[in-house]
Amino acid sequence: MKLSDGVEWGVHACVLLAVLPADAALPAARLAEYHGVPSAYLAKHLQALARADVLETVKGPRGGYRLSRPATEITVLDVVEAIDGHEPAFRCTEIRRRGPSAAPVRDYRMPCGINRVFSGADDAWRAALAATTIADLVVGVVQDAPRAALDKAGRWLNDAIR
Amino acid sequence: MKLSDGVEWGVHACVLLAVLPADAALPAARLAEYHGVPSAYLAKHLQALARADVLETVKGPRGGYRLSRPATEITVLDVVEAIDGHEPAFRCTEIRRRGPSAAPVRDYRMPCGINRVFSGADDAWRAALAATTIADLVVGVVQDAPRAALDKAGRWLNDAIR
DNA sequence: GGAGTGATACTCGGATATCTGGTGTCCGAGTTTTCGCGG
DNA sequence: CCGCGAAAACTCGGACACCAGATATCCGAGTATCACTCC
Repeated sequence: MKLSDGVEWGVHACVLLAVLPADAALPAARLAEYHGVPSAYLAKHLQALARADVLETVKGPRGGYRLSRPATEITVLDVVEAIDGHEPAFRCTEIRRRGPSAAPVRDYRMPCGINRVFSGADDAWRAALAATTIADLVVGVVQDAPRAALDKAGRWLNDAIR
Repeated sequence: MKLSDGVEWGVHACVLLAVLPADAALPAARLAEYHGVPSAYLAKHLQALARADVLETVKGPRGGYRLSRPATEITVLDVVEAIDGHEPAFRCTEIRRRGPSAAPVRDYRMPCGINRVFSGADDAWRAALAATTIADLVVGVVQDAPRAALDKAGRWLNDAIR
């Protein structure tokens, strides 16, 4: 089980977009350049984020992507589900109903116990991701990142949205 | 992000093996027949479980697989990690250290904040899976499964380990 | 009848093909800007 | 100098190849069983 690399990129992109001045936007090419990732492929994931109403797009020159909501109202889970989909990691195939000891389908009232365990784990995973917002991550980055990196990032941003 | 189908099969197989009489074993072919899954492919996952010391193997006629420990001491997480590996779903590629605003590596003391969030979610997921043992699942199956299915399963088992 | 021995049948184990989904890329549709021109 | 308009440049958006890992399978290695033979 592995999470798509695009998820990591998407979260980082949202964090960067969160510190943009209001009404500014950043093109996919700039976001890719900033993070050192393939531009075209990052664009694919940004489109997914736009479809999920996490980002909104501005077309034409001076256009690009920006957050569609305040960073305090976008959770990490929102980003993950936008890119990775809403499917749970575990998909019960109801194999208990197969094989030589199966009973008629209508006799299985409760969901499979194994399914319940995995669903619970999935809920815990999602709850943990939903507890953190993009705004929280911004605070963390500002606290943890080296001063020099923050300065460089600020200058780069000013130049990018010029 | 999707969990391998083999994980589901492995858990079901362990549940069935948990109700075997002591010192009996069940071949991979029988386990596959019981669950209605491809025999050779299930065998692959059973081998992984054996390598992880969840199952032990008995070679030769009347041989097969059986639990290597009491079912109360095998958690669902043990089975999942044996088949799916110990890698966390999210692997931080440290993209914060790349791009035009990067700083020297030694300046990044703390793990990336994004990484911390996903690690926490992963821990919650694992904790939820570790909270349930195979023995617990057996109890659940006995409670939930239709009476007819349990009877059929009992007869089938007696015939299989004959 | 009992023990030894060889053959046998059955099991796991790892090495080997196939295929779906993630990875990576490209060019077309649409819009804002901007430059030029006329008033 | 100001307003209008057309061209242009820049952006997103979805459609198209490629590749790794999961899926599925097979045959060889090893061992307990069993039958047979000999004592």
